[in-house]
Order: sequence, then structure tokens, then C-alpha cells
Amino acid sequence: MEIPGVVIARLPLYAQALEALAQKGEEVVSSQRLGEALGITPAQIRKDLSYFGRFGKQGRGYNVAGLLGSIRQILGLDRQWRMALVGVGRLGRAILSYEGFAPQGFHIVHAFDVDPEVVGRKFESLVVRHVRELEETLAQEPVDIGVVAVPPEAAQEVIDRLVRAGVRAILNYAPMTPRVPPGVQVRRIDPVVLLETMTYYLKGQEGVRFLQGRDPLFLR
Amino acid sequence: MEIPGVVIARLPLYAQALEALAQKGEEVVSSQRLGEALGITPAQIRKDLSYFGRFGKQGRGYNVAGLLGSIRQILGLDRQWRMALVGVGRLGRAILSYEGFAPQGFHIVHAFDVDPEVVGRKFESLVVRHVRELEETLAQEPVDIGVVAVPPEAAQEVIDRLVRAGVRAILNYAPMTPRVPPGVQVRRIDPVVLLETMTYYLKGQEGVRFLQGRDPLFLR
DNA sequence: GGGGATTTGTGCTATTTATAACATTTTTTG
DNA sequence: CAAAAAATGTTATAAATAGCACAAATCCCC
Repeated sequence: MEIPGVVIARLPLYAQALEALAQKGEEVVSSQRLGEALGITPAQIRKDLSYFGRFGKQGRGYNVAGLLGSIRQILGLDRQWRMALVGVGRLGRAILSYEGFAPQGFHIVHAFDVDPEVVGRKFESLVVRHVRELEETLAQEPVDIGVVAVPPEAAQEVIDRLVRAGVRAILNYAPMTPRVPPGVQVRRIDPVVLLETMTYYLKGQEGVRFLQGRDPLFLR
Repeated sequence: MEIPGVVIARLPLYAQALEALAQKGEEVVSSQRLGEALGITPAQIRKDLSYFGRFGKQGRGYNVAGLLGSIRQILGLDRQWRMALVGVGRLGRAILSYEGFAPQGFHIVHAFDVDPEVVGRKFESLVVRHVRELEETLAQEPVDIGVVAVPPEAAQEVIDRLVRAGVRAILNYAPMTPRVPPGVQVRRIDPVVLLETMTYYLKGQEGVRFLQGRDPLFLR
């Protein structure tokens, strides 16, 4: 059975919310309450989970730790994942120093760049190698995921090389859409694209602030 | 007529691809070619654009610069947008120094934090203010968008304050799902969540690398 | 320990989203 | 200049996604 991608995309959100609940010491949660925390209907959550099994107890709900464990296993988070970063400019260095990866089992084990100013230098105890050594390095010490933080003009070539080196998942910080063979996963991190989807809704609401909180009669 | 959110979400991708084409000196593009660049069917693109008008010419395609201009106008990118950053830790500083915002008309004009080590310091020619001055500052010099880069435990309160201060769009870098009143736009930037949607597909393919390129008979 | 209150998992229905197909227009070619 | 090729905009169709509603199970209270 092929599980819809939208369902998979929601699982990490469930996991994130469950972690917060566990932190707060909650032992049980209903689809109702989980849905309220995430802005998702309870039916949606139950349906999503039913693709993978039966995790709840009628009349009670879901055991927080238990469901979290199950979702983590479904997502493959019960192991560590190795990543290679390409592009160690400002953005790349910020990615290298991001503390959020390791606690979830994601580790950057290689860093590549072409800039002679950067190659050979050490960031976060990782020596930057020249991109020309990419294939060789990954043959010796493979990774599961490639993280791309190079200028958009260079991104396609970098991604091609990662894929040829056996990488089957790309986290793409470059503001472009790469072409990859089927079976290779790509996810985009592009704050500007997200901002642009919000401005559409902001546009033409300039008057709202002014009107806000006024006597409703003023509107007529 | 209410335009589907998925359609709005694709417009920035069209704009991005059109910018690349314009850069390359292309003057005209068909839905076919644009779709190939983005991994989207030509029918999808034509349908999306038809929500907003008729931009193409039968037998020819779309004028690259013209369509780009139209999409930018639809998205409200024909003006500048002011943003306030809350949280000037490692991540916040990386956001402050990100060069990708300004060229698209997005400008961080305020930065807030609570850490006395950071408040008062200058980053990218912006003096960090204490969060307690948030409401007052935004009353004096309003912004359109709030950018949140605080720890997840603090994010809900920060977002509440931004919303109360009149901000109607939030770019959320904190790994949590905030509750906001209707009409407030929220977009999430969470690399870990994206990584976790990929590991699902990677999981259980450990053998693929080994099998790749081998005699197909080996698979039986 | 019985009855009302909860809450799951799921079949069914509605809604949303994507694709296909085609008439129409424009361009290009011989 | 006529015919073939190319490409749009749109209507119709198909596929995917979400929500409803309810039987069944469990819990909790008196």
C-alpha cells in the first residue's frame, strides 16, 4: 500500500507536538487535543495514523511516549543519519553550527567548498574539503543526505554530483528547483519563497491596522 | 473568487524560474518548458495562471519579463516589505546577515532579544532592542512581517505579542506550531521536519547502493 | 457494577486538486 | 499563401485529500 506523501509530511509535526507534550509530563493525549495543538482536525489525525496501525485506546486516547516512539520508528528516526554539506559560506556555516540537527539524529560529517579561503579551514571541528574530492570522500565514508548551500547557479551541478555519488536525499537551501532522477528525495528551504506566499494575503490590507479596534460603525 | 492556497504557493516558484530564464536572456517560454524546469505539468501551470488572467499568446507562449512582472504584482512584490526579527542568537544572526531578502524587497528593520549580552549590540547596522520594547517600537515604526527565531518554549508568547502589535504574517523558525487568530499568516522554516519526511523514504533502502548498477539478475 | 461520557478506527461522502483533451489562435515553413 | 506545427485558455474528467458520522471499546463516577 502506497501511503500519501501529505500523510508522511504530517508525521514529523505529530512527533514534534508529542515531544512537547512529553516534556510537559503528559502521558495521554486524544486526537482532539493533538489536533487543537496543531490546527488539524481530529479525524485527519486518526486517519493518518490508521495507515500504520492502531496506536490508540478507545475512550482514552494515545499514550504520548508510545505514539511518539511509533512515529519515530515509522519515519526511520530510530537510527542516526549522516549528512554532507556542500557550500561553507555564511549560510553553510550557520547550518554547520545549528544545534537542532544532532538531537534528532542528524549529523553533518563532511563539508565541501571550492573557495580556497575556506577549503582546509575548520568549522565546528570539521575540516572543509574541496568539492573535487566529493566523490572520493563519499565513496570512503558514505552519507545518507546531502545539504546544499551553494549559489543557485552552482546548485544543479552539486546535486548531480551528490546523486552520482549515491546520495538519495537532498536538503536544498539554494533558491532554485533542481532536476533529479526518480527516487531521489528533495526538500527546499527557501524563506523568500515562503515570504512571497504571505505577501499575497497581506497585499491590499493596508487599511486593516487603521480600522482595527475602531467603532464598527466607522466601517460603514 | 477564492484562489486556492496551493496555487498561491506555486507562484513564487514560477517567479523564481522566470527570473532564471530572464537572466539567461530568454524572452519567451512555453508552459511546457516552464513545467520541465519545475517538475510541474504544463496544464497545471496554465490552469494556475488562468486564475489571474490571460498572460500568454497561443502558438508562442509567455513573455518572460511580462509574466514575471505580472506574477510579482499578483504576489504584492511590487513594493518593499518591512520585517521585525525576534531572537538574535546564532540563528537570528544568520537570518540578519542573509543576503537573499533585500533583493526581493524584504527588509529587517527591527531586531529584538532578551539576553543582556545581546541587547544594545549592533548586528548588520541594527541595534538589538529588548523584547519589552516590542509593542512600543512597532507602534512607532510598524512592520508587515514578524520573523521568529527564539527557542520553541518562548515562541508562542513572542508570536502573541507580534500579533497584538498588528503583525499579520509570521515567518517561524522555531520548531513548534503556534496558535494564531484567523487572518494571520504563518509559515514554518524547519529543516529537521523536512529531513524527517525524507528519512521515511530512505529507510529500508540500505541495500540499494549495493545493488545499484549490478546485473539485474542479481536481484532475483 | 451499571450508565453516561469519551474516544478510537473506519466506511462513506464531500471537497479539493490535478490531469486530460480540445477548440482556437498564432507562428512557421515550404 | 496555405498547410502544418505549436501553444494557450478552458471545460470536462479523474484522482487525491479531507471530513463526517457511527459502531465498538474503554473509562470514570456514583
